[in-house]
Amino acid sequence: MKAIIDCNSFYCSCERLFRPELDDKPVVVLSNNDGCIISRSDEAKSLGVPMAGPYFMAKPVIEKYGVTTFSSNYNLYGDLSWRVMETLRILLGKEKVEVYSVDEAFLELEEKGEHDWRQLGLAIRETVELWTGIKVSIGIAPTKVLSKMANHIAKKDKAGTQCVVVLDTSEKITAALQNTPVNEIWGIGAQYAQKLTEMYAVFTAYDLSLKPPQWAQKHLGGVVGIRLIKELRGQEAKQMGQELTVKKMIASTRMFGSPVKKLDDIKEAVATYTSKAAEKLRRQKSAANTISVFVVPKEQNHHTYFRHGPTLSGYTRLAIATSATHELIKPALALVERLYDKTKTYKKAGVMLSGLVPDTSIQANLFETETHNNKRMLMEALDNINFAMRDDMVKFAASGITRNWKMRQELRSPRYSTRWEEIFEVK
DNA sequence: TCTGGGGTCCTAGGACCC
DNA sequence: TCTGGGGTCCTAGGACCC
Repeated sequence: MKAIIDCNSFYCSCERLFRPELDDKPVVVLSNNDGCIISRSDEAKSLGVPMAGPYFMAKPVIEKYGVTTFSSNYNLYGDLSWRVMETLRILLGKEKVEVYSVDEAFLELEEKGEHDWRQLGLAIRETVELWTGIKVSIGIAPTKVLSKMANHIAKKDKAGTQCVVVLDTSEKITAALQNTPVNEIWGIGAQYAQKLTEMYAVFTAYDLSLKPPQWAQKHLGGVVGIRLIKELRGQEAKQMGQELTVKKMIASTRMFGSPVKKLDDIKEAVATYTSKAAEKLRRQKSAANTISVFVVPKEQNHHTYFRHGPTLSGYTRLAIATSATHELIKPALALVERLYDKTKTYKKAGVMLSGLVPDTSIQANLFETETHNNKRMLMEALDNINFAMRDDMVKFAASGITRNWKMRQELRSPRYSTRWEEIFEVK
């Protein structure tokens, strides 16, 4: 059996942990730049605050009901996420836990002997809450897709299910499939949901589970759709993966705090994003052979629905894969020059590193030229300082010091658990 | 008159996820 | 006035080879 364990309103729960007076009160957490709402407590949901909606549109409701609002504090969430995952690894064994996202993990549950899956689920839920203070919901079923469905049902009726739902008989599975609309299936997004209901009269997960593989091959994204239908039928098609620690692509992208017009400001931003991306690259001991840069101009005429303006992008293939910041900044800035149009105003830019290969300069440095070795040592020193001090104590001049483009983050809570200066105080 | 076909590699782009 | 920031996988189709 498979289980998915999912933290309830994770970012809001993290904030509440240090502000217990907010339990039972409506809370929301905003995305970077205080742009969108990315986490809502149940109380905020029932006030009608929409998920992923822009903050400024929800503001009237938020102010009317006194919803407590936080900018995102990733230092805090990352640390608490680690504690939850570590708890699961201690309970079930390291190799049984597949971390799926910051607030979710799949578990492989032992099949041997008699099992009361519900009791097991409740026990895991209680231990995680006791050890970390974070409430979780658990879905247990024969496949990943069905366990996600079970989890979804648990979250919809927290009191009735005690946040644990088990689908372990074909009767329970069929009932769950019949009660799940296609748009709520894991793996069906807005595009497919619309196509399924409007063109093929497929309304529930049950309807979808009856479709033959040839149909899925044609209309549901090929093998992806075939696997999805198999999983709905209880046949495993998505194996427990190894942890994806080594990334195949690394990106660093941001909206600007306010629209930017000057080439120099964009170059500063892109240099900063490149440094960030290169740092992630070195952390996983990779080097990149391709760097791409994109900029997004501000949309001229704003219609009812929000759309990004056309993204302008370009890439450079490097002769030799590298992880050295200065070797990546140079081509990145050349790309900015190429993409820049002085008649436009920009609201976003980003850097992506791809074509990642193991960084051979690590093992091979016995044979490296001295200059190459120096480069390596420079990068290591820089990473160590920045890791110890945080927030880019040392950076390349190209990253600038004015930072006209920097994001807004006005409502961030203290980094209680990762900074001594901001540690929670009991008076 | 009649002009192959199969394999591989790469890239752009579309769909999805949280 | 103000709408996030990461990632993954897959497919189609072009380029190239023999």
